[in-house]
Parts: sequence; structure tokens; C-alpha cells
Amino acid sequence: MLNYSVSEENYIKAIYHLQQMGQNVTTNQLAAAIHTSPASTTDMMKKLKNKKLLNYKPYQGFRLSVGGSKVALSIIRRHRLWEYFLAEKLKFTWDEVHAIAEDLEHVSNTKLINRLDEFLGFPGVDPHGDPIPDEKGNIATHAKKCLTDWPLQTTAQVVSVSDHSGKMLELLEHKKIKIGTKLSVRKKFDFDGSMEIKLPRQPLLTISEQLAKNIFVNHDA
Amino acid sequence: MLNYSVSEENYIKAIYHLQQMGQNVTTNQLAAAIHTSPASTTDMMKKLKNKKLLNYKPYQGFRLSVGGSKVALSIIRRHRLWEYFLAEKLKFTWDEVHAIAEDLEHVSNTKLINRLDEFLGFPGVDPHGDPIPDEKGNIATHAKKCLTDWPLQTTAQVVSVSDHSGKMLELLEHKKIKIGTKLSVRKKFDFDGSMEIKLPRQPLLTISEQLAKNIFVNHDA
DNA sequence: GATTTTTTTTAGATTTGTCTAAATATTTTT
DNA sequence: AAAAATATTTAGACAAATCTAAAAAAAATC
Ligand SMILES: [Mn+2]
Ligand SMILES: [Mn+2]
Ligand SMILES: [Mn+2]
Ligand SMILES: [Mn+2]
Repeated sequence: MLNYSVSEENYIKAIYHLQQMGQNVTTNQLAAAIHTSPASTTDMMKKLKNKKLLNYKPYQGFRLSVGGSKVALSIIRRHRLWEYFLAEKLKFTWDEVHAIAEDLEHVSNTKLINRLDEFLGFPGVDPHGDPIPDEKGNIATHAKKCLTDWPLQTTAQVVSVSDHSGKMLELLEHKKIKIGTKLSVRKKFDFDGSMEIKLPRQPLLTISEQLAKNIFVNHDA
Repeated sequence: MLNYSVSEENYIKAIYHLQQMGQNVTTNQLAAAIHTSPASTTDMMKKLKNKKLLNYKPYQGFRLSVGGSKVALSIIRRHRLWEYFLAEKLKFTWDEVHAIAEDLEHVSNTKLINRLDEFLGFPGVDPHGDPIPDEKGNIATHAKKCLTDWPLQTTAQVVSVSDHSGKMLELLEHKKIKIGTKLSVRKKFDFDGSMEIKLPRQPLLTISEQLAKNIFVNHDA
């Protein structure tokens, strides 16, 4: 696989994430995600189109081509393996790993990444519960659901969280919720969307709708 | 400490190494070391001078300032810690680590590097035997000597090697010489500079002048 | 369906790091 | 001490990635 600049990689990865949720990615969306101007984004889209990483027609938004998706998955693989390394081996907290991995992900040496993967014991998910693509770009798609959409009185297991901030981590630690935690929703209140949840051998907890929106669950494995 | 671009860091590090051996570093020397044109080098020297990292007067060559040396030592610290990680944890061979560390060294997050240092057990030297600066920029200066200058019949210990290529590694492995190996020089031949050396419990070995020039030794610890 | 608003693209500049070719300074040789 | 050779700097250009402001296209509103 060819090599891409740090900028190109950041755009490619951002498009990948944005196109997960919805149709074509728009210029403004991408510009906001990457903190550049829409004008810069258009320039880069032309370039990535030329390199056949992108399907792009002016004014129509864009999607990654098959080749572009492969590149994206390789960047995501690097990012998540480094996140795992930082959390597991260097004892960084959850909210610290993302920013550092944002830089490390651009060191694109295949042998390095595969050796790192092996050293870490081929982890399946990163510290936020997101799956790590394998060398060929295969990525596990566990059908997770937002906690707000989970049926009442049904045991669930936390599989991932979508907010990676220190503030969210503080709250989750206080409530003793982490990736893998089992819980069930006892009651939901329409007034503010808050809910009462039950963890094994713990008193009932109340969590806000805002928190619930950032927690993703699945059936107890 | 401020942040510098990848290019700036590569120049700074190269100057540091070049000025170790001799007086002022010259434009052509540096251009050759970094694989750029002399013109580009002059441009960069002006820039680094402006940033007070360099003492530079046109046509007179350059040396790092105190501040510039600190920056250089911080880059070298990152480089050598990653080299150690790659060799020790990811099982890369000696000749592979340098190229990868050349990229990793530019991820300049102090906390990352200090945690890595701790994780590795605060190693004193990198896989080639070169000392690793500490957080404050202190670097051990063991007074090593080139094997070609070592007195005959005197026990020596290999402390470092200056060629990091796979070809040199192949030869050293064949001769069973590595960092820490004890040896003494039995005989030197003026004709081609070759020498016979003795390792404990091994038959006499002959090595070329070229090899001896890249091996550095010290008194048996 | 015309008008207004929003989105996207284009035009033109700027910064960084690089190059080649030409000019200038220094060093070496005669 | 001139002349020749070498080293260094300057001049001018270019690619990449960014920006702001203006123009053009699309979408939303009336
Ligand atoms: Mn990044
Ligand atoms: Mn993550
Ligand atoms: Mn480097
Ligand atoms: Mn080294």
C-alpha cells in the first residue's frame, strides 16, 4: 500500500467515521470534524479523488472508495493498537490515549504494527470498546445498541462508549461502569430521559440521558 | 519546551551528532548527512538561528546553542528509548530499529516518553550501546575508545558500535561479538590493519580494520 | 416559482520545506 | 599574489497544505 501524508490520513480517517453514520459526507461536516475551512476540504477532496481513494462529484458529497476504506481501516488499526498499548502497558487513562494515538497512528510501518499487535496479544477492542481491524482490514461488527434504546429489565453488557473525554471517564468511574460491565435498566423517566440502572451487587443508580446516549450495550455474552 | 517540525528536529539532531566529532559543522557536511541540498541547509540554519537554537555566522559553520543542545538531547532520548522498545519488546533486530525510531522520535509528548522509559525499566543504553539521556538531558559519557586504538593484550569490553547496518550485524553475529562482550587484541598487522582478537572460551578470531573501526570498547567493568 | 439563505467551490495569498542555477566568498594551488 | 577550485549563500521556482474573500450552485422559504 502506498504512503499518505499526515493530512491525507487525517481526512481519510475522518471521512470513514462520518460515513458510518449516514449517507454521503458533506464538505462542511468534514471541515468541522477536522478543524479546517471548507475551502481546504474541497482542495483535499480533489486530491483524494485523483488518487482514487474517494468517490466525489462536486456539490454531491463524498464516500470512500474500496481502496480508500482499506487505507482508513489501516489507520484505525494503528490508532487503536497504540491506544491499547498506552492504556494497558503505559497505564494511561482512558481519556489520555486518544490524543497521543492521533500522532502515533501516522507512523506507518506494517511490520511495526503487526509486531505491536502480537506483543499486545492480538487485542480485539481498544480501551473504549471499539473493535481493532486485523491486518487485512477485517473489523468485527458487533451489533451494539445505544443504552437509551435498550429494553427494560433485560440484562445488557457495556461494549463501548462514544465520548472519550476525561469528564465522562470521571463520571463512569464514580458510577463503577466500565467496558464489560453488566447492567439492566429498571425504569426510564420521560420528563428528562434519566434512568435507573442496576449493576450486580450494587444499589440502584440514576444516570442522565446524556450519559446513557454515550453508552453502547449488547446482549450478555 | 516548544515544539519543532519534523524537518527542524532532523536537522537539530544531525548537527548534534556531527559536532560531537570536531569543531563547527559545515553546510556541506550537514547537507550530506540529511540528504538535502546545501541551499536548503543554509535556509534552515537561518531559521534555527532565529529561534536561537544555533550559533551561526555565514561561511563559518554552526554549533548548537545551549538551548539547541537540550532540544537535540530530547530527540535523542526519544529515539533511543523507542529503539530499546523495538529491540527488547517487539524483538526487532539491531539493524531494523533505527529506521523505525527515526519516525517515532518525532512524536514529542513528554509524558509518553517518561512513561515509556519507566515501562522499559529506565534502560541506560540503546541496542547499539549508545547512552540514553534522562528527562533533564543528562547523558552518561563513558569514555569509550575505538578498538583500533586499544592496547594489545589488555582486556576490553565492547560498549557500542557505530555502524548500525544489517551487514555489520550479520558479521558481528557470526563472530559472536555483541554489546558487553569481553575481548583482547592479540596481534595487529600493519599491512591491512587486520587484527587477531580473543574472546573467552573461543578460538582466535581475525577481524578487518574496517570492522574494528566500528567497534568501541572500554575497560572491563 | 421567485427570493433568500446555506453550502460548496473558486480565486488568490501565505507558510514551510524543498530544489536548481547563479552569484559570491573562501581556500587551495600554482 | 593571481588563478583555480571548492564551499556557501542568494535568487527564483515549486509543491503541499492552509487561509480569507468572492462567486456559484443548491436548498429552503415565502
Ligand atoms: Mn491523526
Ligand atoms: Mn478509541
Ligand atoms: Mn527523524
Ligand atoms: Mn542507536
